[in-house]
Amino acid sequence: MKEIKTELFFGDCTKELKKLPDNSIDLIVTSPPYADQRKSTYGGIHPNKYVNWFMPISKELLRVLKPTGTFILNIKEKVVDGERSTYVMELVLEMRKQGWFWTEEFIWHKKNSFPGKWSNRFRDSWERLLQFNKAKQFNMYQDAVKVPIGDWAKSRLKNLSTTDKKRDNAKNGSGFGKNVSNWLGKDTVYPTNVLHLATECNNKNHSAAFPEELPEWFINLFTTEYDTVLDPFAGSGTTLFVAKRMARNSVGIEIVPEYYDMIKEKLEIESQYILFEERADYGKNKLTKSNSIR
Amino acid sequence: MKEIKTELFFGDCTKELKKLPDNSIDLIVTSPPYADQRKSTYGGIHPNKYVNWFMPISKELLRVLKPTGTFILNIKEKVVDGERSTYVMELVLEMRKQGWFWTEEFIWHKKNSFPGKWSNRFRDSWERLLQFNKAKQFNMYQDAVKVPIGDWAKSRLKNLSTTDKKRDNAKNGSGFGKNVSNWLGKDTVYPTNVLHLATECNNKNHSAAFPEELPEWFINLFTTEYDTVLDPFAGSGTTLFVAKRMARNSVGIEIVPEYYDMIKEKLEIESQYILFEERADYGKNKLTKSNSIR
DNA sequence: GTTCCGCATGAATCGATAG
DNA sequence: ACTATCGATTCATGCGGAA
Repeated sequence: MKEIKTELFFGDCTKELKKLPDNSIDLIVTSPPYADQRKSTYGGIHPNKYVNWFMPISKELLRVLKPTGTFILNIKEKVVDGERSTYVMELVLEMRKQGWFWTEEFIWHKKNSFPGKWSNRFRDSWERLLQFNKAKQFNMYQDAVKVPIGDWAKSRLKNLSTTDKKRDNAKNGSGFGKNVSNWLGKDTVYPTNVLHLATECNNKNHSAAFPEELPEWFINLFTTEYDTVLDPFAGSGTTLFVAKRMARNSVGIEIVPEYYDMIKEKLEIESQYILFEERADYGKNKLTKSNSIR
Repeated sequence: MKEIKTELFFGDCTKELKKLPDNSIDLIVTSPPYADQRKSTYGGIHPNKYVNWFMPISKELLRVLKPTGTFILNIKEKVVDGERSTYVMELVLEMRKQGWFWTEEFIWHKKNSFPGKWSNRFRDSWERLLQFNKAKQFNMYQDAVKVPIGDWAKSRLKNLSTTDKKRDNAKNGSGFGKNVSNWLGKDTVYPTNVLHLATECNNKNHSAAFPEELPEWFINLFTTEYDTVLDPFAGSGTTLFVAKRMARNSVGIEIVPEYYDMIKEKLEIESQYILFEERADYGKNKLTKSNSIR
């Protein structure tokens, strides 16, 4: 019976990250305050200073991440004086100098984007999900996020086209012909690098940066049970709660007292709930869950 | 009765662009050869040299564009040694130094992306549509691209994966079903900065870089009738033919003789067709169409 | 006229092999 | 060591002919 741990730190993440050991994190999923956004809570970082502000943090993240781990950065540049600001692009270039590999850029297509109308632009309905890695070889569990195949398959895949057969028969016998059996029973396919998710708009107490499906998808893709997930800008704690539910250890850091308290309280409630109700396990093993709040 | 002109130049666009007068173009829509792609036809530009290769071209484009005009650049970085290449980001930064404003980045979500499976990444199903402007005030005709609500819902429903449907139904009342009823009253809505289009891969004679809907959408959005559209990498001529059909003047440049000849021939055929058949007008005015091929 | 099915192919990427 | 070529993998679309 293994134990799932959910740790929460209070304070500035540049400092708090130093408390974490090297190579201890399997996945980082976070949505840092965007430049000049959420001024009321984070004070707002000027677009020109954003890269300099983030570099010490990404340096620590690079240190704590396992060589097989992945860093998913949810970010989008804001409009400054009618132009898209370039700090995200500069950030990527600087992080590569720091030693990060920029493996991929996923697109989060927000199904219900923020309403509004402007004379010179349409509603912004997508955000960047930048994937960084410490090494070229990293853990990826693709089967965990397979999706149902498109409707076309039902009618089309019944009889495999002769071209497809020919195509692979021409190649030395190790191609499609061999795999026909895989295709006939096929009902799921691998996804692409575009994610379709709605923004979460149910909770009014906090500004949830992303819906639960978002960390859930990446946790499925890049970790297995008992791995450790980190969110250095925990905010409302979405990443932590999802990780916990999925039987992953997690570490969160939050600098805003109100958010910190909210997460803490919710964690404590959940712990008691588990004690009294003997909640069903997420995975196949019996689990006990504990929170360590500092 | 105004006349629509379709001009076609043969040669290297850096040189040919010099023949165009200052401030004469309302919209540039183009898809240059991506780094190291299309080697067989365009020779291929190494990722490291891409920015230097493009700078003289973008300088000329800045010159010929009207202050109220817009430049739409379709591009995507390829993977180099397991990482996304950074030349597109560097390109944006350099073009801003050149005087361009980077107004917006649209996403082209390709419904049918190239197949394949790799251990470290999923299929790439999106491309960038970078919007650059010469001035902060530019022409934009948003009403021209409003989406009919019925068609939108229809195509949207058709394309929704079963997961999406399930997910939406699972949400208590804020899901798809409820929203559909809200749309019934309205007839059109403004789109967002994400475009859903399939690539055209069925044409046997040539490979068009993008589907007709792509230039069509931007021509509607950024020009009116009798405006002038430029594509310095005409390729199969999609932009030119769409512009012509929409009663916009257009200028194309193409360096590959086979492509140039193909466009030329198609333009001539269309002209004759118009003479004999008295084709229905695109817009409300009577039009004659002429091609000037050099 | 619809619907259905056969068919070709697309700005891809990785790893192994060859010069 | 470094680059060039080749084989293997895989999903969705629209056209055109057939039912």
